Amino acid sequence: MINSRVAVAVHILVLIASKPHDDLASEYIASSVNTNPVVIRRILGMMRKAGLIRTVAGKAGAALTRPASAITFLDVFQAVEPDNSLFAVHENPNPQCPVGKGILAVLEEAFSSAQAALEAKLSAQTIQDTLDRLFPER
Amino acid sequence: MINSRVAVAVHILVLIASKPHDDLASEYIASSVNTNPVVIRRILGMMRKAGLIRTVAGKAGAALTRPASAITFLDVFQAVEPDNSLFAVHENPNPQCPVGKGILAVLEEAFSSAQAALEAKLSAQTIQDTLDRLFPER
DNA sequence: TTACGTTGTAATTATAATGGTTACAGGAGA
DNA sequence: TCTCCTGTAACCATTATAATTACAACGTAA
Repeated sequence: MINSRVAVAVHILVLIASKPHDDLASEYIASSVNTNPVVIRRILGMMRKAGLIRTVAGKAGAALTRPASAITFLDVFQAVEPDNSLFAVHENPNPQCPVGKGILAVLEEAFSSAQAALEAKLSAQTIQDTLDRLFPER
Repeated sequence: MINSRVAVAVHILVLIASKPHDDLASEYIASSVNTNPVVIRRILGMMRKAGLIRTVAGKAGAALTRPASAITFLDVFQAVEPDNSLFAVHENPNPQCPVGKGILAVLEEAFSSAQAALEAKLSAQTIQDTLDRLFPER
């Protein structure tokens, strides 16, 4: 199972996008997510490095670097998930065995096409979509 | 990252389907995969419980319960991956917060549509396809 | 029947990822 | 200055994974 950082990161971005004021401290975000402020700051750091948000050290508040409609779940996924392969494969299958010799290449091709399908769906979901579903009345 | 059991399980099924020997012992499979025989027997057990293969205690060899063209990567994935949710979500977001209150429902919907896309691709790949790519000359 | 090889499975260990926590240096702003 | 905040290192507990040892139960050949 993929870790909950993706879910938490989306939660954070939705909070940032839905708050007009700039006083969104990690402590407040943590109380909404129900975790520790350091966990939040860690994920904020990953998203900052990925260029999704801007923060100022010492100053509460984070801002999106682009419209919520231009931040996709795939952007978030890649920001908080360092692995670029979704499926692990076993190391060093036996090259003396005809199956062992070629299996990894075939597996990697199959897995990457499946991963591409997942990523296509993730890139079709934006933070703005999430906001709209959360608050349809607005 | 998803564990390597899926990759190993496909490797095993391809070995069975390609029948290099009549009596495919876990020891032999392990030498092709490059791991321990118990790891192989554990995965064989999961696939047996999922109805993909048949084995006899005490007797070397495993057999597919249906044609290799009727066993998909999704069947394998579900056999060796007990979680039915691909993405984890954080537990107990704050219901007092408007975002915390509704975020999980929205996230789960988004994640499950992405997972469905992945599974659709996985179900379009069979063990026979893998065999054909591995040995195109046959 | 016995002997031997094999499966099925429990138990143990090592390693790594994850998430929670404490601690603290340093920035921002009143 | 004083206070709140961020960024980050360090540490811990929990869990998943994979490797490994051990052994009871089973199948087959003799």
